Order: sequence, then structure tokens, then C-alpha cells
Amino acid sequence: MKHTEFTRQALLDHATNVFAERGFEAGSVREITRRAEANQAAITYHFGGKGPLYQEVLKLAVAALSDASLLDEEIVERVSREEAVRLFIRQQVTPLLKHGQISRYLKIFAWETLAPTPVYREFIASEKLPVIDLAGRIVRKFLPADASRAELTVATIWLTQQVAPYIRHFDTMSQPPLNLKLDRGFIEQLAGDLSEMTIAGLSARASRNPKT
Amino acid sequence: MKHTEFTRQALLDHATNVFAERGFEAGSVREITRRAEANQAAITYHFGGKGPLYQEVLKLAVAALSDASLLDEEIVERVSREEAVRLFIRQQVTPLLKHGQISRYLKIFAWETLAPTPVYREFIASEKLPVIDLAGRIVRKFLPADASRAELTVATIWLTQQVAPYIRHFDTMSQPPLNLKLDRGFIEQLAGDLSEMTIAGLSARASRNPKT
DNA sequence: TTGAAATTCAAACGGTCGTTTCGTTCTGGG
DNA sequence: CCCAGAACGAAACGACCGTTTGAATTTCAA
Repeated sequence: MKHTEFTRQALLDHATNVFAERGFEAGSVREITRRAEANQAAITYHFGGKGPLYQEVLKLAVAALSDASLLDEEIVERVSREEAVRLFIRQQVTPLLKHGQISRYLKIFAWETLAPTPVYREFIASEKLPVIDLAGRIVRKFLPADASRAELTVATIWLTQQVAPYIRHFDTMSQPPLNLKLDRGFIEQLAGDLSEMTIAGLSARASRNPKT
Repeated sequence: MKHTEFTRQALLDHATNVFAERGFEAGSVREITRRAEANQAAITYHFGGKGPLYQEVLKLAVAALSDASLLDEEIVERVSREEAVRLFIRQQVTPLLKHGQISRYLKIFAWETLAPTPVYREFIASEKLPVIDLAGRIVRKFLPADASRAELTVATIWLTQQVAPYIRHFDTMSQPPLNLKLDRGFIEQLAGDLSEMTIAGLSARASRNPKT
């Protein structure tokens, strides 16, 4: 009962890496089992197939992101709207510090926004992602009460997508021609700059509401 | 000299669709030739292979995006910085109007930001994308003169990635549970809201520069 | 009309994919 | 110790991939 759990964990771990790097379709079972030093049939044996394995990875992903959450519905209602945005941004930026831990999950979700797999569609159909709901609550504290549903949607998507580009470009920023040092100082500055710009952007929607 | 050019164009057209929908790796030549009602060997014959075909699509992509450009280096230096942002945002939003024309190219670039293909790496190595350069120029008009390179990079990426999420989510926004009508009015509002939030965000970086 | 080049076509090749098969090895309760 | 069941491993299966082959067909100048 010991070594079997070890291989299962190794498969899950390396599957997370492979799916984050190449996506679900391009991530091959052979690559995962090779990195995990397991047999090709191991995935089918332990999980029932490539799809169920991916589903398990997604499950762990939302669980890990929920655990790392700095804010929930209650906190959002308690703190100022500016502080809510800062927490929301920081919650997504901090995974960059533990590079290779949670950022892998965010990369997987980035793949899913571009080409949702049937596994993912079925997954979000069952458990709704709390991050969308949280973003919606924060946005509502900025926009006027008579804001249309389209306005709320635009602003909510805007808030949720503030950090994602830096997740995607994180590896390329350390390479030429940028050559940035992605240390803790940079992460802190990124969180600060992003929070400032995001708060300013949302505040601009709060003050005026120009009908075009 | 007539029908051969027709098949060549059909291959290019449907290849653009397939690559936009599924990316380079997952997009298969069989799917492309099937939609173009051509033989499987047609791609190798007319373009020399899947890679060269993709390279040709990328070439047309940057050409089309450059032609649709509302601003260049000269205009950026002439108009106000706020107007520059509005033009920059509108330039990327308007492709959503011609749904299926230029937005396909933007989707292809979205794939490339997530998993750059060797073809793409080699491509941007030869011709530098003007959009990055333009964004950098605009950002510099907002940030203080002593801004660090990291600050400039963060702000530049921020500006370039304002519209992309809506390109990616464009199809899903019209479906449940959002059910938004993505007509010209929505596009106009999107451009207006985005411009307002982006200007406010960048202006916030201009006024103060809090060292963390 | 003729014939060489250009283009299309069906078929096959070698490769990788996810999965299955089945024999072997390991494990732990009786 | 024994042996049923769990776990692993090598090999193969069918499907799809991009590409190649070589013949059939079309094109078009001579």
C-alpha cells in the first residue's frame, strides 16, 4: 500500500507539469509516464485513462487555489473595495513566488480558456469556480447600481484577467530581450503596480458612466 | 493558372480557421484539406508542408493587422497620450466586428503566447511585431522618466493584454449563462469601457510612483 | 493536335497517440 | 509457507498524424 501510492502521486505530479506545459491534447501519456518513471499502462490502471487523470488534476487545481485564497465572500463585504482588489490581485500573483507549485494550475486554466476540453466543460458545469463570483462581487462595489449586465460582464472579465498575462509570460520575461530578474522584489512590484492600475481602472468606471 | 490559385487560397483560408480553433499542433492537415475540399497532398505540394503553410498564415496575419492599424509611431507622438490609448484599444477591438476575418489572426497569436511554436519563434525573430513597440511608446508617455525597466515591462504587457481576454471569451460570452448580444453596440461599449479603465490605470502610474 | 509541364488524386509509409492484452512480480492475510 | 489479488511491465492494437509516392488528369504553349 506504500509504493502504489507513490507512483500514483508521481503520475499526478508530472501530469500537472505536462498538462501545464503542453495542454491536455498535446500532453501525452507516454511523456507523463516517462517522467514519472512508470509504465505506459500505469495511467489507465490507476486512473482509468488520460481523461480521468486530467479530471483529477483539475480537481486538485481548484482545491489548491481555494486553499490559497486570501479572501472569500465575507471578507469582500467587510474590507474596502480598494483593499478587496489588492487582495484579489495578490491572491493571483503570489503563486508566481512558489514557481512550479500553484502556477502550474493557473497555466492549465489558461489552456482551458483558449480551448476548453470536454473534461473541463463538464467539470465547471458541476462546481462553479468561486473566482468569477468573487470578481463579480468586487466589481459591483465599483460600478453604479444601474450598470447594465454587459457593463458588469466587461468589468468582471477585466478584473479576472489582470494577472493572467504575466502568468503566461512569466518564463519569457526572464529571457532575452527582456532579461528581467523575477525575484521577490519584482513580484512585489508587479502586485503593487497591478493593484494600482486595476483600482484606478475600476474607480474610473465608478465616477462617471458615459453613455456612448 | 486559375484553379490552382483557387485551391491555394482555399487552403490558406481554411488553414487560418483550423489553426485559430485548435492551434498549430492540434490543427491537422487532413482537417484543413477536408474543409478546403482538396487532396491531402495539396498542402505539401503548394506550400511544402504544414510548417511552411503556418508560416504563410502568420505572414498574412501580421500584414492584415498592420493594414488595419489606426496608429503608427508618428501618430503616437502627435496625439495626446489618452487618445493614443483609445486608438490602441480600438485597433484591437474592431476586429471583433468583422467576426471571422481578423479575429482569427488574433486567436492564432493567443495560441502562440501560450505555447510558442518554433515557426513563430523564428518568425518574430525576423520581423519584430510593431504592436509591442507601439505599446512601449504609449506607456512611456504615462510613466515617469525614472521608471525602471521592470516597471515599463509590466505596464507595456498590461496595455497589450487589455483586449486579448475578450477575444478569447468572445464566443463564450454569447452563450449561457451570460447570453450577451454581441452587436455593434456592445463592441462600442467594450471599447469605451476598456479605454476608460486603461487610461485610468496608466494615469495612476503617472501621478505617483510608490516605492514598495 | 501534340506533348511536356503543372496539378490532382488514391494509396501507402513511418511515426506517435491512448488503450488493451497478458504474462510477471510483488504484497499481505490465512 | 501459500496463494489470491494487487501492481507492474513489455508488447501489440487500432487510430490518427504529416509526408511521400507514382500514376492519372488537367493545363497550355508550340
